[in-house]
Amino acid sequence: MTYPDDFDGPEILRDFVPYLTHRIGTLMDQTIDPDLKELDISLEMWRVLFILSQVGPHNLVALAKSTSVKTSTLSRLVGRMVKRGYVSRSRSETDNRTVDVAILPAGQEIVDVLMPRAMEIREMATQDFLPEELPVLTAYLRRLHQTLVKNGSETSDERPARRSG
Amino acid sequence: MTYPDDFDGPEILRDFVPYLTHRIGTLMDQTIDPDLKELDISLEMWRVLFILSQVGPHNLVALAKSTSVKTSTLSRLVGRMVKRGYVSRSRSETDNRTVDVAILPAGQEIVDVLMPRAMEIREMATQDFLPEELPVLTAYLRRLHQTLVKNGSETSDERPARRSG
DNA sequence: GTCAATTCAATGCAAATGCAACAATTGTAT
DNA sequence: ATACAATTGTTGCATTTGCATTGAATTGAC
Repeated sequence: MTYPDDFDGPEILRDFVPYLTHRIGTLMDQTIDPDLKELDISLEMWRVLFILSQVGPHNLVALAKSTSVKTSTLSRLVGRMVKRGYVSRSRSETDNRTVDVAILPAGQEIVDVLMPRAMEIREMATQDFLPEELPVLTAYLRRLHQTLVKNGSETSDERPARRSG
Repeated sequence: MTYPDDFDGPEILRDFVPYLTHRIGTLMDQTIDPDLKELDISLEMWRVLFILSQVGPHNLVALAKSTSVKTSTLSRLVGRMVKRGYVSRSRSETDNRTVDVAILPAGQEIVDVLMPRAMEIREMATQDFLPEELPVLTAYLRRLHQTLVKNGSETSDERPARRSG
């Protein structure tokens, strides 16, 4: 314990970082959910489209890492998205094991509709922060994220071989 | 190959609060997942047990709000947990509609085993923060959470009747 | 070059989830 | 008191998920 005791309040839920981060993530997701429903797309679809629109084509494993979705789930999810014309799925030419998933115009359209809404939600969520506090907030979140990526379980698929009896 | 984990990518993923918070929440969840698997309990079960151990008995709707799980899902989840002897489910005496869910010794045992691990994970996640930065981090997270609770969609069940064309 | 080990993606199957419909209870207006 | 609305919790049904397995392609050791 490296910080003063008066910081550790009686209410563990108030200050417990893992609880807070989960709740924040979930509440943030729920906020955009009605908008997704109007377009009849799932939260996971939106995440996949969002990532693809920002960083370009991905193979399944990389996409699974970026979106925190299991590979097997993503495989079928991408199948549904292909059926809807949101993304394309094609064997890579350099590595014939992998499959490149890329966003299509129909998918980009969805992103174009939802992105402004996502921006609104960000504004809403951070409205109680002063302008000079915002960079600190994002910097802290980024640091939290980087630490978790470095030290947490990297992939959600593979199990890191815990000491098994 | 650069994917968001490295954050060499577009600025938006580096600084986009909704993306960061979701990722942080998911990564945090994944970190405790192996420990949960060893005890053969799901993440949602752990969350329910954690909440119940901290704040006492809840009815289903209140519990659904605290844990961000849909009521119908929670109903069945609690059923499974009752079957395992982790929690009790009994009709309230003051309001015959509601059902009180309370933690049982077997469930408390699970919490006692996992809580130290959860503390370790919190330490791990925040290890890159200076002692004087930690209170700021938690205060910021708390503020983010409160703003979302106030302005976001309250319940995950009911739909807040968005402007439908 | 050959062959085992690894990586990537898809699928069968059981389990879990969300939506909508429902019954039971409580709250409210007249 | 009666009728109507709102809240709580459960369940049927279709969809989705995760685990384990399979198969194909690539990598690395020799």
